[in-house]
Order: sequence, then structure tokens, then C-alpha cells
Amino acid sequence: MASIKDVANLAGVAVGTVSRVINNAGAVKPATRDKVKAAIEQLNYVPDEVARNFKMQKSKMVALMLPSIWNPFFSELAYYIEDELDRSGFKLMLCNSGGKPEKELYYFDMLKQNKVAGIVGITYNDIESSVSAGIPMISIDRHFSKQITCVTSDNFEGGRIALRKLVQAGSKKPAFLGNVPSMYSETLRRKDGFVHEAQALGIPYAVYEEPDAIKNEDEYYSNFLRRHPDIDGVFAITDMTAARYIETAKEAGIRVPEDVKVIGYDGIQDHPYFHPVLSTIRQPVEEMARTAVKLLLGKVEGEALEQEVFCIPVTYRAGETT
Amino acid sequence: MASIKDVANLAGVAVGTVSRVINNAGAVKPATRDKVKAAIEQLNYVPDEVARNFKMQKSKMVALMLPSIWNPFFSELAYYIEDELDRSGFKLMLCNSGGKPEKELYYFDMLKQNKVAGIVGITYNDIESSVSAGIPMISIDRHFSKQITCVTSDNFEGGRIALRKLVQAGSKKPAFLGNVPSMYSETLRRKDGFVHEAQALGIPYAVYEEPDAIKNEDEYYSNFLRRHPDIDGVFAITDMTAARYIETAKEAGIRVPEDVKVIGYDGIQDHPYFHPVLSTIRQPVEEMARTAVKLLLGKVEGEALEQEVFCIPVTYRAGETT
DNA sequence: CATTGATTTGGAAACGTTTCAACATAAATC
DNA sequence: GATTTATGTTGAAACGTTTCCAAATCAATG
Repeated sequence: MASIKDVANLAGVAVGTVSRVINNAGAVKPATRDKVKAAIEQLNYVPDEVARNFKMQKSKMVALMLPSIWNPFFSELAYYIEDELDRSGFKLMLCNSGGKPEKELYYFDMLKQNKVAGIVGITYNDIESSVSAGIPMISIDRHFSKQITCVTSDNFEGGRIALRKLVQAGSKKPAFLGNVPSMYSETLRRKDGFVHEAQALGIPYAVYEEPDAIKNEDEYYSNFLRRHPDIDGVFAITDMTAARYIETAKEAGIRVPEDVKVIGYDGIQDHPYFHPVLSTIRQPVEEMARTAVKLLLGKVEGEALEQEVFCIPVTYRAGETT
Repeated sequence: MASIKDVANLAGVAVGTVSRVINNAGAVKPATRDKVKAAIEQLNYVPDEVARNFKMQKSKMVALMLPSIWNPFFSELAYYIEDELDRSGFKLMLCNSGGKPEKELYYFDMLKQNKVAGIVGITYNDIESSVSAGIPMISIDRHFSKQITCVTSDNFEGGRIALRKLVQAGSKKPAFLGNVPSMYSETLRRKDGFVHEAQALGIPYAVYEEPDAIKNEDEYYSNFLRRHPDIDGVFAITDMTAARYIETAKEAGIRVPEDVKVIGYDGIQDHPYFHPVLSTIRQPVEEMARTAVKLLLGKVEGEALEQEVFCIPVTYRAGETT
């Protein structure tokens, strides 16, 4: 592979000059520029990014750390994050943490060693270590500290909308269903919004959470059915939770939406070819992704961010379950 | 950030010695090793991977190039690929090509500049350029040339199984449905297997493809219904195709599986919470992913591969559509 | 104790860039 | 035409490693 030196030799100039041509920084006479360009052409030269990263002590690599790319919500997010990064000439490194704190830390160390420019994270750990390592970070749906900007959908408003839509659809006693994945998670606020709106409207409601350690996931749903037989509306914390609830309910002879109205959260069903098509609070995944990237790249450039949490509005999407 | 020089100074040894300790290569006296280790500890030193990559002229980064991570089949694949890479200390860079040849080429250039160790690709281009650039590559589901090893599921056998299962389920005249994404695609063989088995068993069958340029995707399915009203079994080239066919058929008053049996290919429905649960030929995604990575890393180490195409067996998974 | 051979360590070169002070040339001013 | 100013260019240092040859130390042998 031809190096900048070869180009300089062939063009009969110094390496510094070639460098200036490549980066078109600094002044260089048109005649010289042409000579250099010709040499580059002839040698089929491309600058070595690794050497450049090394010299510059920084790379154009951004890491995306999430529990699992397999999750459709995350894979959509990753799609847009990659797209937005690419537009700015950045690359994406994918890290599946499995949601395991120790693996998250292991990846943080690795990322530090690899001098990534920044991190977009959906992590369970409080990730002070990243901050202390001086790596800019944006967190999605988790709100840790002032230093780590958080991008999230308007969970509170989503919860309010869900409650209202359930009531509108005829529910007399709706329930919130779902465990929050992390104490830092902004998704908690879905519940808050739901509860807030129910109280504001004077509607009786229930909240069903359970200690995080349930061995048998199926139990969770059947327990809910058993303990809350009078519920006629469900706002599930995610679409997957909604889908699983519906499946369990169906087996118990409960019809959706006739007996119970159901609303999920996320909007992972981009194709309405599978049923039931969930009524859901749709997260603006694309906008969240692009916002997160723009904020991160701003941080990379050293911009100070004025806000600690960026909330993107959500919309209600009617399906077959209300 | 402390560098190897700082460590050497603090430990009172030469940088070379520190290097040997870090990589535990070469001989170093236990006493010296301890001194160095202590210094590393004290300074909180971690080797700079970027500098290392630079010096070594190679990195531990592997690129995964695919049309879109959003596609659930690819996101599952990516999940296992990342996991397998991580086990060998490699990192994954994600490149969504959108299936656009020009974007694929753009990424190839970028990867070359970034001296990635290898590429796992699901590409539409013939990617000789990667090979000529000397980057080891494994292709999934596409078979280009001898130099690019291909990992794929046993598409031919999958087609045969599908035909047999349709017949078993009572279909008298089954059809193959679906367009092949690329002339290099091994997925063609799903059709071949289907046809082969139908002929072997003397079963009448139909094959429905259409010139790739269909503006309106929906038309594709309604055209099929119109042109082949006598079909009572469908083997769709992917699960998504199957789902869309079923949706269109339903609107036309055709019941699945009563009137038409349907089998898809992929097995993307890992959660049976949405219906219909497709009967499908399940691709062994995990095995394909791990195989691809192992083969690739072998190539990276310079191993010569004996085979040109690696075929992983598929299994039939019964659902609600047969 | 001198010699040999094996083991351990030092130190410098090299990887391909960018950057910056210094120098060279050309253009503008008086 | 001499002086200043602006414009181009050079060449070397630096980034943090690895690697390799030479030098130094050590252990064993005669």
C-alpha cells in the first residue's frame, strides 16, 4: 500500500505538502496541488485511517452499547443511529452487553483502550467510569447524572395518553402492567403518567409490578390475571409485555379487545402482517436516534449541552386491541 | 493517560521490557516482571489499542455489512456474530448498506482504509474489490467466487422439506412464491429444492416470480392470487413474504390453513405471541453466525479453507399455517 | 578464574500520519 | 530597488507501540 511518502516522492514535494492537499488545509499552489493529486491518482493512494487516528489521538468510531441487538426496538434504533453517524463520517461499533453490568464494564474498558470518540448507551450500570474516562456519552432511556445526557421519549405523556385512550375505548378500571428494567430507567415515568392521569380524571386504576426476580416469566402474567380479575384495560410497559399478556389472557378465555382493552408502548410492529396489531404508544425511534447522535457528536466537538434530558414527543397508534 | 514510557520510567526499565511484560512474550525475570506490574498498577496503565493497531498494521475489528440491521433475521445474525467475535477478542463494526451497490462499495473503501481484519457480508455486489484489497471475507447466503467463502443454510434441502410438508398437510398443487434478491444469492436454491422434490414425487406445482421491478409491492401478491387461483399450498421464500401473502389472501377471503397451507423460510418469529405463527423452515441462525465468524477468523490467521460453500442443515418448525 | 552459552535487558528504528517552526519565494508597497 | 508582507514549502518531531540487534548479566563448566 502506497504511503504519503511515496506520494511525496513521486510528486517531488514534501510529505507535509501532501498532507495539506489531502486535508485541504493550509495554502498550496494550484500547480502543486495538481502534481500531488496526479501522484495520488497514479499510486492509487488512500490515507491510512489507523495512522491518522493514532496521530490525532482520536477516532471516528462511536460505540453503541445495548442489551441485545436482537430486540426489535434496539435494532431499529441501531439502524437509524448508524445512518446518522454515517452522514457525519463516523462509524458504529456494536456492543451487546446482555444487560449484564460486568459485561458493560468490560466493554467500557475496551472502548477506552480503543479511544472511541463517543458512546451511545442503553445501559443498566451507572456508567460514571465512562465519564471519568473523558468519553462523551449519550444515554437512551436512562437518566444517570448531569454529565450523561439522556435522550428518551416522552414517557410521562405517553402514560397519560395511554390512560385516556383506554378510558375512551370504554375501560372502567385500567391497570399498568410491567416491571421497570433499571432504577435509572426513564420508562418508570410511563407508569407515573398513567397514574397521574387516572387520578386527575378520578378513574380507579391498578398498578401491577413484581419483585424483579421472577423465575418463571409466565407466572408473572397469570398472577396478574388472578390478582386483578376486575381489570378491563391494560397499559403495558412495552409491546412485548402487551403481546405476552394478550396471549396469556386469551388462554384464560379473556377476549381482547372485547373484555379488556390493551395498549402497548414502543411501536415495534412496523409491518401489520401479524396479529393482533397492537394499539400502542409509538416511540419516535428515528428522531430519538438522530437526536442522540447529533447531541453526541456535538459533545465530541466539545459543545456544552444545555439540557440534561431530551424528551421526544410520542404519538398514539390505534391497532386492533382497543 | 499514562503511556508505556511512563511505566518504564517508574519501574526503572526500558520500554521494550514493559512491552514484553504486557504481551508476556520473550523472557523476563520474575523480579522485573513484578516491578513492571506494580508500575502498571500504580499508573493505572492500559495499552493504547490504537497505537498497537497502527504499529501492527492490523486491527481486531471485523465489519458486518448487511442491507439493514432492522431486518429481524439480520439482527439475530448480528447478535450471534458479535457474541462469537467477542469471544475471540474481536470487535464488530456495523455497516448498513441498504442493499445499494454504491453504498457497499463506499463501505468497502472505508473498511480498507480502516484496515479491518475481515468482513462478514450479506452483499448484493460481487465484491471482488474486497478480495483484491486482501481483506479476508465470508459471505452469508451469497456465493460469488472461490475466494469468498460462503456460509448458508441448506436452501435446497429446505425447499425439498417445504414441498413435502405442504403435500403432507394436504396440498394438491403447491406453489413457490418469491423473488430472489440477487443473482448470486443462494436462496435461489430454495426454489430448486422445491421444484426438484415436486418433480420427484410427480406433484403438479407452480413457481411465481416476477420481474424485480415492481413499483407496488401489494400488486405482487394480488397478481399471484389472480393468476394462480387453483393453488392450495404456498412455500414462500421468506417468512415476511409468507406473512404478506397470508394477509393479502385473507382480504381476498382465502383461509389459511383451511384453503391454502403456507410455509415460510427463516424462522424469525422467536416469540409466538403474534399470529399466525408461521410454519417455516428454520434457519440455524446461531450456527451460521458462529460458523461464519470461525471461518473468517481462520482466514485472518492465514488458514486456507478447504470448502467454498458451507451449508448448515435446516429444520422444519410447525406453526399454525399448515 | 576464565570461558562459554543461555538468559535478560536496553535502546533505537519503524509504522503513516499531522503539525509547526523555519525557510523560500512571490507579491505588494514605498 | 529595497523593504515589508503574504503566500508556499520543507523537514523534523511527535503520537505509543513492537521488534530486533546488541549489550549486559548470570550460571555453569573446565
